[in-house]
Amino acid sequence: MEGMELAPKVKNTYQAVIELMMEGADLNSLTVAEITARAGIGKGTAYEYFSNKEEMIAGALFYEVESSCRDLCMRIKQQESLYEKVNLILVDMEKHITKTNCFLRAVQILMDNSAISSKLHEMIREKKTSEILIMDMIGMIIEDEIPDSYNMPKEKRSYLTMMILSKIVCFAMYLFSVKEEVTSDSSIMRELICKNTCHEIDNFKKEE
Amino acid sequence: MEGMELAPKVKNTYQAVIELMMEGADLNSLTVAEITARAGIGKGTAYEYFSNKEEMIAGALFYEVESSCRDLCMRIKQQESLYEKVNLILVDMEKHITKTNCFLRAVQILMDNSAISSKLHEMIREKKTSEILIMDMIGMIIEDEIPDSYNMPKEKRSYLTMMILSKIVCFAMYLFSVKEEVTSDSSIMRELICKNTCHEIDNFKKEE
Amino acid sequence: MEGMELAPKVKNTYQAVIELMMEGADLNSLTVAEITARAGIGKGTAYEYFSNKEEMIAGALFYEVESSCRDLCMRIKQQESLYEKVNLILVDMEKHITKTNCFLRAVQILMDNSAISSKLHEMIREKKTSEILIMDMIGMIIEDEIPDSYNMPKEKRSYLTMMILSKIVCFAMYLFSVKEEVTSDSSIMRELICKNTCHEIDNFKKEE
Amino acid sequence: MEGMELAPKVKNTYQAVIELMMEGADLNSLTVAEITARAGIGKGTAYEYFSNKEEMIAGALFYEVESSCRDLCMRIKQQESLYEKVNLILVDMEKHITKTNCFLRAVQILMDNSAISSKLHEMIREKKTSEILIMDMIGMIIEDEIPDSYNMPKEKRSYLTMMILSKIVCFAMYLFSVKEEVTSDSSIMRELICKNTCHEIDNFKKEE
DNA sequence: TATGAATGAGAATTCATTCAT
DNA sequence: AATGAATGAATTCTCATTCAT
Repeated sequence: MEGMELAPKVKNTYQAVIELMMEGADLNSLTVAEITARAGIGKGTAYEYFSNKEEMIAGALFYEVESSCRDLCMRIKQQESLYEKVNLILVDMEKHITKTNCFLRAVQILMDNSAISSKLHEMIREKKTSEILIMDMIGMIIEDEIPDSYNMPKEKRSYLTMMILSKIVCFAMYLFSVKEEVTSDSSIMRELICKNTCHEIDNFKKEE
Repeated sequence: MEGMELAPKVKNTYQAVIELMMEGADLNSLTVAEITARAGIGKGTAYEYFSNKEEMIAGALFYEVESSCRDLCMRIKQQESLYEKVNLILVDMEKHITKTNCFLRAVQILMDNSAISSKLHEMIREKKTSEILIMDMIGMIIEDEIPDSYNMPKEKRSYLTMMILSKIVCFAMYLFSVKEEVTSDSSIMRELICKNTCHEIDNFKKEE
Repeated sequence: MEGMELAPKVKNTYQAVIELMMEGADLNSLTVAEITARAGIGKGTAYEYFSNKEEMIAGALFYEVESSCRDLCMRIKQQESLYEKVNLILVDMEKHITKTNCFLRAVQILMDNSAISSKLHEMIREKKTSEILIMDMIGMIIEDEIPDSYNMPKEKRSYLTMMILSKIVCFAMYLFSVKEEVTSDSSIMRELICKNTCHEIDNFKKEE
Repeated sequence: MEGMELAPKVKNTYQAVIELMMEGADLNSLTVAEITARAGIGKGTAYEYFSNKEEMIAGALFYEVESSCRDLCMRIKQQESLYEKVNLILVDMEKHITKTNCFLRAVQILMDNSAISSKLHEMIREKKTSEILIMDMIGMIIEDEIPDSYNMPKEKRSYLTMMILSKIVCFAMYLFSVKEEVTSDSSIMRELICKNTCHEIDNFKKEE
């Protein structure tokens, strides 16, 4: 059952990983000792629930991204326009900087060749979720704008997806790069991105 | 001096790192023993030229990206249109998948919190190069299209830079994701990205 | 009381140890988790009956060897000749390869310095049984052949005992070494050993 | 080359294992920390010469037994009678209680199912030495007494080998069992065993 | 200058034992 | 009485770095 709750120790472990990550820890150098100390459980206990360190970290990342995405998807479905949808994603990222970071880290990890990466790929494969649900979410948005998008040539669909993804990554990178500057007003950037996404989709439709 | 040649042992070390990375090694788990063995030098010798492992890896990444960028910049200056410029970047990425990987890895490393990351950030700061020159290159392209762009509001400049960067990242991610599919024809994707970049810049100019 | 039955959980535990040993497990690396899982009882339950792991393993070994020996002793008493007695022991070892193994393992454990060894020695001391009853059995056989053997010089008695024990060990080692060869016919070996034991005892008597 | 010297750190490690064993340590519970501390080398250093703990312990055992056997074999060849040969073996065992223990432990380890056992078996297989040379030595002794013994039926040869081995094991066990008693005079036992071995060989020859 | 043998701090993982239920 | 989740001490092994040659 989807709604099945995580065992409390598992939840604590995931939380610990996310917290440590938010405090600036490098996921690749996280130690089991650190994680379990933060989770408030014994080192041995973690091994009752996970079979190795990679499973703890990849699991935390997967769980966090998956549940944020699930939640975000619901809310996107209630938005009318493309602009509002994209805006919702960006606002959400900004509000939950934690999640933003998680998302960025997950993308990052998916592209390096670490042991955590293998584990995460494996989880995605097993759960038959397309890469961390994000792609599903984008696919859904595209379908709303361009009905019948599933019959487009593969390359074109691919382009649209990548285009929207790149906007999101772009905003995430922006947030990441201005993290320390208190003065910056991200609303201008957000607006530019949303408007621009709509333009691109329009252009695309016109050309077809 | 810019043209100063690298000491041969340093060059070997950098090359070794790049080769190992290309063969699929995770940069975070590379060992000094592996690097020096591949470089054909003694473990102790490496410490005559570098003060720690991070310096070897970050140095290799920095050097590789910097020299590819320098080369690419020259060639971009000779292109007339924005379309051609963007296309040149993408073609280059595809041709030198090595460099693409280096670029992706560098971006990636810049965003995690590993020791290598700190070193790389430090190098960028010291050399006063904006993030691995890529940003400089993009800045140059923008200036060509929108003269006087240096006087635009910070947020707008930022947007344009991010927008172009996101296109490049987008293509890199695309290449990465189709790496194994032999059949895929990337020229369609490349064309779409180039055309689209031009559109966006046009729209931006119109709105001003 | 001798006839007192073992508590069922104790019996299960002993059986589990013996089974695992027969399946090729190294007694020194057996874990409590393995033993209790096989015994079908909870890990905590085992500690209601034993005070530590060594007690479980040494106990199993002791119990198994003791009960086989007790049984064997009865049957030896009914044999007339020395030849038949020795033959009975060897035939029994071969029939119950399990017990042979137990016997060999017990001898083995008695001679290493592991924690299990200490425990087993302690048990033997406490129960005032000479080394796992085997020695008692051999002493009995000698007494039958050489009445008054208890008054012989210690060294001579010791020699006779060791001589017979060494024949048994010799056969056990033989069985162990041909374990995998299907073709081997052990009856020749058995016959040789029995005949030879009789010879030796005869010689000994003549010399006195 | 047979005479090739062991690297000094390897020698120290072997010596450390043997010393610890002689001081009563259980080979299965020896730790790398203990071994290297005793050997006077760093923990990491051991791993430059051995690939795991088992290799250290099995190697020590193998080396010790092999070199004692080699030495003993030379001296046996110079003895005239069977009695003297067997006596030499027993005297040697008693004089070098270390070696006796090594021999017993090696036989013991060969019969349990520990990781050390596997390693030792593997070493024996690789070096193509029959089980630690002991069997070769016994074979040699038999051949001297019963020329043409190599053409005897397998079972009979097997019997003779086992018979002599069991005498040796018998004496080893005797020494082990009286270890603590100061008063005991082992010469009687030794004499009995030697005489008896000669008798058995004689009987065997007569029966043929 | 170049080397690689030596090192020990530190990491992951295991498992006997306890104790609250 | 029976349990098994929780634990942390202890173990093996790795690897960046040093330093004598």
